[in-house]
Amino acid sequence: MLTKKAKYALLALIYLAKHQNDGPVLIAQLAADEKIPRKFLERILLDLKNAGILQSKKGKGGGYSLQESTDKIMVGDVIRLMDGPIAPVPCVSKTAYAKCKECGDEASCAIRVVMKEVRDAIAEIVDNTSLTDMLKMANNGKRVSDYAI
Amino acid sequence: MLTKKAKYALLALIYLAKHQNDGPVLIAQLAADEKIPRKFLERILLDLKNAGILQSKKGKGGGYSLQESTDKIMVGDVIRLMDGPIAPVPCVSKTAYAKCKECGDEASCAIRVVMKEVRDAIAEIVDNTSLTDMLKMANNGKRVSDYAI
DNA sequence: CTTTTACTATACCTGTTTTATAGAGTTTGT
DNA sequence: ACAAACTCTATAAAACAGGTATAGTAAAAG
Repeated sequence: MLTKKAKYALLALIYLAKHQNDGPVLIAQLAADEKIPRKFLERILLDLKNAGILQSKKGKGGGYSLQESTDKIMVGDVIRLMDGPIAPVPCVSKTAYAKCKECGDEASCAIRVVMKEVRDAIAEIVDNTSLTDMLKMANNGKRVSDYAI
Repeated sequence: MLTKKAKYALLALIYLAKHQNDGPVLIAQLAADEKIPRKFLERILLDLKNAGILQSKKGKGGGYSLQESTDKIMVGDVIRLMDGPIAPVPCVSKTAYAKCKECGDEASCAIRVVMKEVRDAIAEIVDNTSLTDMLKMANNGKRVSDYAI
């Protein structure tokens, strides 16, 4: 399940992408327009900044703006940053592997095989969808150009 | 993330499938062999029984056994029963749809488009993988016969 | 027909994570 | 100096995961 944190992060990124030409965006403005609790949003934006996705400017006339180009910002990276690994079980995670104690032998664990397929299917989508893609979807209501499988 | 409840349920089902010819299996035996906390397992087996997946027999010589054939028992059904809907956001769930308040207009919500793809990708796998398939995987360490896409 | 075996049902508990909020601190522009 | 605006730490309510306790029901053995 996608947490609200990740959802807010994606909403914020879409918002910032749409306002790229307006200079830095205020946290207060973003919070009000997207109806995100302000203090919670501060935390999220800070995390995105520390990950190098956003940049900020302090003081009067400050605010947040994108640091990377919209086609470099991947949905998968944002979700991992906010919610942690995508894999449904740790033993199939590529970015945060950990052995599952429940399944004795990994090689013969059927759950692991199925969950690996699930992980790969999710990653295939979220790691090939950029903020650029999402902007197009917001206009069309559907995916425009498919990614290559 | 798959909870331990769902994981235990799948382990129990695989165990029961392997012991189909041995008559009813005791909760105690299953708990010991699969290293699942007994009281927790009782709850899980009861849920599976109430869903029509298992059957039970009380008294001496009693225990649990499969009610449905192994190719009718789908991984997706077990996960939904234990963990709830598969969809990462409620507004793309087929079995438990609910509107997301965060995204104003569903038609132009890019998050929704991506998460729908994710939901469908997950469902495609778990709703086409049966207990029979998992038993084969436990022998081979990988999927044997692919499902049709 | 009583005892033992074994599943059934409900309620409770405890630690962690999620979803925030409060408030002091720091930087910057004018 | 002053105010705008981001930064950082601490705190907390609510939900959830994972597990425990207790009492009850049904069936078979003897």
